[in-house]
Amino acid sequence: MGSVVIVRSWNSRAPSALKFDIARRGRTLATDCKDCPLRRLELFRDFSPEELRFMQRFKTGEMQVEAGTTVLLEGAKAPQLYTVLRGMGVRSKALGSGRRQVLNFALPGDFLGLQAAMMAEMTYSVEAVTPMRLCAFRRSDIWDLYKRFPERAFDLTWAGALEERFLGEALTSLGQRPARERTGWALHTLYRRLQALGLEHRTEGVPFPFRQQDLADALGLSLVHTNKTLARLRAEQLLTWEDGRLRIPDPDRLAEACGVEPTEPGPRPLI
Amino acid sequence: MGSVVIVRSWNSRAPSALKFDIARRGRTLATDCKDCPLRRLELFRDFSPEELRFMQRFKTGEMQVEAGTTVLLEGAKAPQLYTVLRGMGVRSKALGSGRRQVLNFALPGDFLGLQAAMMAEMTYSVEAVTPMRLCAFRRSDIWDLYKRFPERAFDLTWAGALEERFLGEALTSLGQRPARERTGWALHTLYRRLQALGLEHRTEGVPFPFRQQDLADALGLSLVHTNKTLARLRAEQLLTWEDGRLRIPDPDRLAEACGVEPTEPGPRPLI
DNA sequence: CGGCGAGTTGATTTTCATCAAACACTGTGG
DNA sequence: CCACAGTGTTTGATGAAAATCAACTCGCCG
Repeated sequence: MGSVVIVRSWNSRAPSALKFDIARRGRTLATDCKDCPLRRLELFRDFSPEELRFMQRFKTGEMQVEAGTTVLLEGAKAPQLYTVLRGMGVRSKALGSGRRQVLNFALPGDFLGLQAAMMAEMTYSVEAVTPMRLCAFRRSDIWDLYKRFPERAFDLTWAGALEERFLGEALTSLGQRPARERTGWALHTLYRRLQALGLEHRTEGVPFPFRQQDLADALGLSLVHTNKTLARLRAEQLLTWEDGRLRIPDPDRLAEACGVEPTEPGPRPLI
Repeated sequence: MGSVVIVRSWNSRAPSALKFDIARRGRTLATDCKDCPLRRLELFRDFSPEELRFMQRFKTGEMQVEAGTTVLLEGAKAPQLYTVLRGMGVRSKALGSGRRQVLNFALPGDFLGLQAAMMAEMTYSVEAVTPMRLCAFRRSDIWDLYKRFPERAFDLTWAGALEERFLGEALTSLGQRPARERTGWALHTLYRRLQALGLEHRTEGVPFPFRQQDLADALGLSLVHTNKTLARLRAEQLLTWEDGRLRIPDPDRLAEACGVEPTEPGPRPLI
């Protein structure tokens, strides 16, 4: 390890990608685990020095991808697993009909590819929505990790359980809540996550680079209805979302108004 | 270990529970892991003799519960974890409004309580719908398992990944498919699972002890609409569901008619 | 300038929820 | 034996929520 690989986008989201890419191509030094900016966040559990050394060896490199890149593809066997260092993306499942379901948003600190590590293939795709920097691991090293570092194996299971918990909440929102509450729940939850990552600006809210279509696909609502629901929440002064930034002046009030039960993030392991 | 504990129902599903319970109370011999009927199924991966010995020690006993019993409670710290040996149940989340979302159905071979093992508490409940027999483990032994038996730790993570995958599919169904397809998807999936467990009778289909309300809560549909949708699928000769049995004469045709992508179960670990 | 992607808004149609009233079946007690 | 209450299923009538269709805006880029 020690170098960064740049991957070019294949889709239309970043039309001017090529030029930019070529300009930057080359091998840059990857960040050392001990300097990882994520580790400093309170959100994440502390590493022991020993764990740190192990992870450093486990890490095979870093990957920089542009907006629009498919990081992991549904149905494919991924040889690499990733932890998000910077940037955001969406995890989604495509249907034959051309529709898609956004299962979750991929934020810094998220581990990508647990399914690929366990079963043969991924059952959903991960696509970058902004440029992303990913910390890469070899899938085949996972077994070694289980044998030699049970603490880290435990953390992997934890990550899986956390995802299971989130999906359970999402399912409950889609199944039982009307559009307004559903939308409020999603934005509240994302806001809290971004806040915990230290991305909140005092007056400007948090960066929120998604399209309304992404949110609509996450909530199981049509684009038009999502738009009107957002307008309603805005009229209620609960939030604003413009120019790629989400502002929620009073998250507790939004939670209250949308019947979201509070669920503090608590320290979680970083992988 | 070696004895069975009988737990009494507290809710109204089994009005005559008390009498029955007292008659049966007492300590019966628990089944030995090596005689576990589930192990014989092709669905599950084989155990090595060593694994078998370990699991035998890990197991702390068996629990027999009646229909209506809450096996694990949302929000509570569960000191015990379980594998379902016999019987069925539902995993569900309750909302303040009195509504609930059924996240999944608990069938033989399912591991219950992964969340409790990892985080502090369960985020959903598990309730028995029929009498159930559960294989019990001590939560506090989990860490020992990670240190001493990485194979089994890996299997635990696998179980989490499988659940994640299922929830992703469920979310996609609720978010993107209309009532008819959603219903067809759910019944098709459950039929396949029950089939793999060897519960299919040649002409009588599979046992299906749930109420329409359970299915409605799983699909995010009203009871009435679920009923009408079932009537439609029945009129299309795709399935019948009566007297607690589900029959799907041609599962492939149902899958085709409801746009379900095929997903074979494949060997999975038993915990 | 024209074209494209993303957001916005109004009109119309469809799906699904709610309300209401039966029916079938079971166990219970008079 | 029959009335009854309770639970689960079924069906029809009505209304609300959300999808679809269509048009228009705005900013951006070639």
